[in-house]
Amino acid sequence: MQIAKKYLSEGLIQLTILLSLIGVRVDIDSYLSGYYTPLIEINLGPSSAYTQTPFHNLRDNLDGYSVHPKCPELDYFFASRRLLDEVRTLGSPRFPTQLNAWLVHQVSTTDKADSGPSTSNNTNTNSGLESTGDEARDDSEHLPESGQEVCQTSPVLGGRPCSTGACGFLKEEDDAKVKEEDKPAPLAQLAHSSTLEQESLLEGITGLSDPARQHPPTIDIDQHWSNLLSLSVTDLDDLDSLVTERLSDLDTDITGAISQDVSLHDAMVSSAGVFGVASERVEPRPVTQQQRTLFRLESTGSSHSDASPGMAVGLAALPFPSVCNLTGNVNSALGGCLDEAVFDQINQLGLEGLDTQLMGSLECIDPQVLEDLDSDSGLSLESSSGGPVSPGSSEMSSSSSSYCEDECGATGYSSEVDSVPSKGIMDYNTTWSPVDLSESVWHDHSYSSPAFFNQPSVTLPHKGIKEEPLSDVDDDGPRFDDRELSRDELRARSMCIPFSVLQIVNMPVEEFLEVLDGHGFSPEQVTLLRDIRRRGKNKLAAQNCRKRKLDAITGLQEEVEMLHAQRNKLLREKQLTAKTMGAVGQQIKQLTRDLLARLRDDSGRPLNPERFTLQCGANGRVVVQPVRRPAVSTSTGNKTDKRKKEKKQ
DNA sequence: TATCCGTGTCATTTC
DNA sequence: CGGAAATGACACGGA
Repeated sequence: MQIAKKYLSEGLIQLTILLSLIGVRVDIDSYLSGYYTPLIEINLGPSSAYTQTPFHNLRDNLDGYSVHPKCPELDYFFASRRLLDEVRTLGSPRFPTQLNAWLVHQVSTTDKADSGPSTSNNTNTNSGLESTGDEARDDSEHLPESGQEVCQTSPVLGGRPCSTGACGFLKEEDDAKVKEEDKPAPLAQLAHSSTLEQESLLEGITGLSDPARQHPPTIDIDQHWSNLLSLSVTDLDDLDSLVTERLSDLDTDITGAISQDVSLHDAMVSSAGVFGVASERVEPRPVTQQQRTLFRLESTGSSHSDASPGMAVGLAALPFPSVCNLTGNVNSALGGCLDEAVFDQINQLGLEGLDTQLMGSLECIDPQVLEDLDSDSGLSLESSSGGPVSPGSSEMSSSSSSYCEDECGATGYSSEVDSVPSKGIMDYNTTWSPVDLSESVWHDHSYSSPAFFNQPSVTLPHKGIKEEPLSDVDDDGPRFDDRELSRDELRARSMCIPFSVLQIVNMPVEEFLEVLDGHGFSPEQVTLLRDIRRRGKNKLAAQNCRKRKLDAITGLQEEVEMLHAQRNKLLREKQLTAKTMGAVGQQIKQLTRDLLARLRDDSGRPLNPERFTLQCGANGRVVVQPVRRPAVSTSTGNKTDKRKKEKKQ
């Protein structure tokens, strides 16, 4: 219904403009109010269907990943995005565009010097059109093809049928211009284009109002006027047929003129183009998100097809001493293809069957060291271990050594590093369960932190092996055993738990419960295992949560900037529309005055324009009616008041 | 020394 | 009902 009302309003406005050519007075305000009312309903109506649109679906579609539904910022974020989409679907105010399009044609035919701005708009408008074409390619629901788009835009703008030939012309020129330019214009430029367009159109209106400028068309119009003036008031009944005839003539002229007028093309296309670009600025974000999602999927997929896990599996199957022996050789042979962390994990895999060695090594730990480390905050240890999340820490860790290459994976910050730690996933997958861990545990691909993959397991028996090459390479940096061990790692070590934090956190629930039940852990150990698992998962959740929050803030900032630009553009268009309407109103008044001044009443006297007006009926009949002044009603009101007073007296 | 930022952890809620 | 996820709040360390 809203669309139908808009079309109806636009049609009426068109009729109004055409009638204004012959001096028919029309109440513009009523049309305007009738036109903008649906917009207000759409924008502000609390009962609007837009308001009730379930945009939770948009979370997944637009951002490429599922966002937690509880986040209030995201609610506002998506609400803002939805409002912006509504604004885009509304497009620019159609009436001034359509109106100006015709008037530009008038200017271009009369004074070519005035057509400068309109021709200068060609490039801008083309950019808008081009971008609209891109938009159409991106979202085929709204705009299937760039060529058809112009045809579809035309009725939206003014309901003018494409069969008049203007559409075909526009389409051809559209294609030519699309070939010329490939780059979409920025939003500001297009907004400027729209402004220029309307300014030029406004100039056209003023030019039409200007007697000096409208000289050539005045001759033509004067012929119509002379025909009209040949009528007397007694012949006013025949005015209807005459007006209809003149309207048909005018329509034909205008149609033919439009088919040859470039400015009209600009005017009609630019509004769509501007919004196409305005929406195009919004689109890259979802596209980027989608690409990111695809990249994540690829990364996840690569985790399954990566050769490293297979190698790790094979190595893990070896007896533990073999792995120890392999560590040095293979590490030197591969030259960093397999970093030390991998062997660390592999060594850890062998620990399960070698509890005696582990226990022996655990006894070698200096309790004082544990106390010191435990007294220290786990944060410093954790943060210095390259752990978690910030890109800065990632860069730091990644620049230190090959070991850190696995550690630099922040939670979703870099898709590049997302694919790297998949080795860790597969290692533990092969260790704990044939179940695919990427589905059972790391289902949150968007923000899964690889930090835990890279946390060193309890590999004290191989500490010497691990440190040996590193000490040769990097003597300045802190020792890895000091950097890597988190508080929970130390606790697990002190409690003789033969699992790394990474394993404890990432193993499936069933596996974890089996571990708790099947290894004869003491209640303290069980409690510690549960705490480690809980803290580890919560740490990941916190990282994801912060990442989401940052993304939401970034998105909202972009949305605010875009809405700000949109608001400024709409304000400019509103100003121009007001000026245009004022000029058109003056023009209509002037034409009506001229017409009435040249008409004669029964006694042969000219009609007083102050006392008569032209009224257009729904069937196109134009009649001269006396002006109903409010003063009359007030006078009658005064009379009734006087009568009342007299009655009272 | 104050402040900001990143991070880990806990408590709580929701699914 | 228990686990996982999400998130606010707090504390801590580093810049």
